[in-house]
Amino acid sequence: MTLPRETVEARLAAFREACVQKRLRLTHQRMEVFRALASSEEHPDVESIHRVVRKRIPTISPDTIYRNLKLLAEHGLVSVAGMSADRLRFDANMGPHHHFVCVKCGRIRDFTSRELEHIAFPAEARAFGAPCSMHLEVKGVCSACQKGRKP
Amino acid sequence: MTLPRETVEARLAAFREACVQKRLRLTHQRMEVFRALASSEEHPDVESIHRVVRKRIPTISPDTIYRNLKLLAEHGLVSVAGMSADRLRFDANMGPHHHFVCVKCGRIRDFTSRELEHIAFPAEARAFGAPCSMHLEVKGVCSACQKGRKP
DNA sequence: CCCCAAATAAGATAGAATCCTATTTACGAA
DNA sequence: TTCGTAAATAGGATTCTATCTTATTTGGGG
Repeated sequence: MTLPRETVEARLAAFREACVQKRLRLTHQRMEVFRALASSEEHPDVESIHRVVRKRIPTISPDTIYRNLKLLAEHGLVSVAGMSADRLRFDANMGPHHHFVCVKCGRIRDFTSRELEHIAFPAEARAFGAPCSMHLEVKGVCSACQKGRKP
Repeated sequence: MTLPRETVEARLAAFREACVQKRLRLTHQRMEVFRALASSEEHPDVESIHRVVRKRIPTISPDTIYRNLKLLAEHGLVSVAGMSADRLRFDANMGPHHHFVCVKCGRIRDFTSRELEHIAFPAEARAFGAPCSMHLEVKGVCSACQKGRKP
């Protein structure tokens, strides 16, 4: 909640415009959900957003938060942090490696890269604390999905 | 399930040894859970592992899968793919950026980096399909948690 | 071979995310 | 401005993932 007001206002203005362009109705609830998200730098979950928005719209339901965030994500107006968080996924490969995540079928493939092996922790990251590991996440469409195969 | 047999065997041998060292009992169920994970390159979820292990141990319960994977993750013998998958988290920052994730409190901070801006999609990633975006995930302990503050 | 803490099975439970349906609302068109 | 309609919402029901509870079983040291 410590974002510069101008940043938030800019995001809100862009959001209004994008909604009009994409024929998404500018409902009171939708605006407030986006405002709550755009005002935060904490990558909030639905419950946090609900708590904030409820101050302005006491009767808003969690389902409305979910529905709008999902819709906005589909339209590229917000994003979901991290990989598919629908369920836990595990990995027996404990060595350093990177991930290719298919945005269609959700498959995750490991890869290693000589070029990336020697990258140091960025100074911008060290500013937040003590980094201990680092990996790249490449999103895209896997070969199988490109060919139209079902997952 | 297309991993070289030698890779799987090596992982199983290392696993046995690690369990003995760490005084973790080598139960039938634990071995089969790890074998299923070590034989896969799909970053499987609990249901997939359960399906596989059930062929050998028909009465095994999902809880045993969860319990063992959690235990093994705590001992660094397996890892959880992606960020905390306990709930969905959203982001209004649609520009390219990277993440610093605190492994203690789970807070996610955005950052951008001049050095990383010009990195191309690694060839090893392009081998899997068509990449469309890329971001770095730095894990570590944030300043607040280092100072012992509660999340 | 015995013992007991650790591990398991199976059902109960908690909680996140989605679904269902009656009601309300945004907004284009008259 | 008013009207009509498809879209959106509220609230409860439902589904599904993950964890907890408890009685029973078991690995492995002594």
